[in-house]
Amino acid sequence: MGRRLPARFFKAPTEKVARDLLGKILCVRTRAGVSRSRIVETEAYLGAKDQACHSYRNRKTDRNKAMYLRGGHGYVYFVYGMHFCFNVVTRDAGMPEAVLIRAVEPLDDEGVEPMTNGPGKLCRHLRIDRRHDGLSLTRRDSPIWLEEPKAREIKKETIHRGPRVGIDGAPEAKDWPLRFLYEGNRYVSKKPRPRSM
DNA sequence: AGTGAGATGGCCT
DNA sequence: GGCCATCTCACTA
Repeated sequence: MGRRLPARFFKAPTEKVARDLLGKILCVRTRAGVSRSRIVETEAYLGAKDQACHSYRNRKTDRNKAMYLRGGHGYVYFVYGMHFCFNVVTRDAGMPEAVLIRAVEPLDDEGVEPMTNGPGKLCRHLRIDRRHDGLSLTRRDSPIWLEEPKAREIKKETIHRGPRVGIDGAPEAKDWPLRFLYEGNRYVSKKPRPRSM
């Protein structure tokens, strides 16, 4: 097993956590065993001041209350009637900021067509759903946690930073460069699907 | 390549 | 009632 990320990691400023999560290993335990995948795309959501964030102006509802937990918890919500999105809560309790995990590269399944290149698709593939909302990611017995990569899982890739996806309804925040990804990585979201031959 | 709509349901004012 | 931190397919050209 790699070394688990400690609670301290998630308390840092959210933009830093979003960038530093690139290359870290997302681990999910199911009946079948533990699946490990490498994070290749994230977005930061900055709480009260961020119009695109569910906790804009400190809004707190039953849906988003997990965002108010201490950094190192999971926040999972349901969108568009059919998809779940997985986020990592950051900062201290009462500061409702989080990082959306948008894409991962499976380490168990190498060479398989990308099925984890988008926030909804990766939740479906990894079987993440509302049962995981509010879960601690740092407790020993948690079914989801994060690890440092092992030596052979470390790759040198270029980080691209740009505006977030799908938030046109938030004009004042839509251009904030809070999306981080590995440039050219084949598991990053929103790539054109394979051309016919 | 770019645009648009449908699926589908819970959340929020 | 309208809006969504999505995804896929059909259509234009």
